[in-house]
Amino acid sequence: MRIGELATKAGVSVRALRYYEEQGLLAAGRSGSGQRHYADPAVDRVQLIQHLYAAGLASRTIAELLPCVDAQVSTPESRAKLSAERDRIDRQITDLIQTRDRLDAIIELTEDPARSGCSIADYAT
Amino acid sequence: MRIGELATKAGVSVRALRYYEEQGLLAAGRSGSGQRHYADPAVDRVQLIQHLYAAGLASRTIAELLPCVDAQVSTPESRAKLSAERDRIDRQITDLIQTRDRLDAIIELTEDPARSGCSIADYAT
DNA sequence: CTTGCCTCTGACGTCAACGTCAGGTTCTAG
DNA sequence: CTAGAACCTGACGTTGACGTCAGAGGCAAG
Repeated sequence: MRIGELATKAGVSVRALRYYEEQGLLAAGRSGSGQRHYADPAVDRVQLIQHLYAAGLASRTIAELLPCVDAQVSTPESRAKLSAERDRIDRQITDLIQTRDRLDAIIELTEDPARSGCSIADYAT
Repeated sequence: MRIGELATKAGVSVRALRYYEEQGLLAAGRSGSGQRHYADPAVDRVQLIQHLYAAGLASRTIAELLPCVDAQVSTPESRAKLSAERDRIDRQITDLIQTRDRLDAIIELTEDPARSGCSIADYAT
């Protein structure tokens, strides 16, 4: 498939796909005229990349992790990287849960007409 | 307290605090000479702001939400905003859990010496 | 009083993940 | 064969949350 089709199937922009290639995240075959060509598994890969971006990983980090995924080689370093990022995401999840619960509490408070102190003026002196 | 102390206590930079004020997220009192002055609750507020940033909210969004928190007024719009962001965070959490589990699966695969297909060349044609 | 640290207001710099535009080529439907 | 869509390679633009630097004033200690 060509780049436009992959973009549609994966739900990203053509520009993003070229960027991924530039960052070494996604290899592409080339036709004689220089057009990029992808196989079907590329769709999943792009979505994995997107999820990793959404999890706050930078291109460089993803570029370090993907070879482990591809080769399924398990050097101590690769396992360490994977685990480290996994744990980072885990912490991020617990943080988000806290923030969500915090918001929930605030929502309950604002829904409850029983108001108790705390105005914006309390933060300055 | 002055800005440096608040920065230390809240674990952010002085620049960040000035930025928050600029964005209307954090009010500050002023001494005669123009120096910013904060009360103790500002520490918590800064940390709340940080958590909201970490949850992917933009300054403008936070600026829209904080008045609801402060005033604890509950107009239909404010409740809608709060709930919308809460739900966004909720979706983000489930996405992150998926990504984490995905990473876990990958880690298991790389730890398991039983290798099964799928090389980097599979993505290009 | 002066030394050194803190603070002030601009204002420009940064970085990442693309968006967008220019100018040209390639593919495909009719 | 031709129009129009899709693709190519640069290369500059954008956005948000600050970093950083310049130049000047404020504040507690010795």
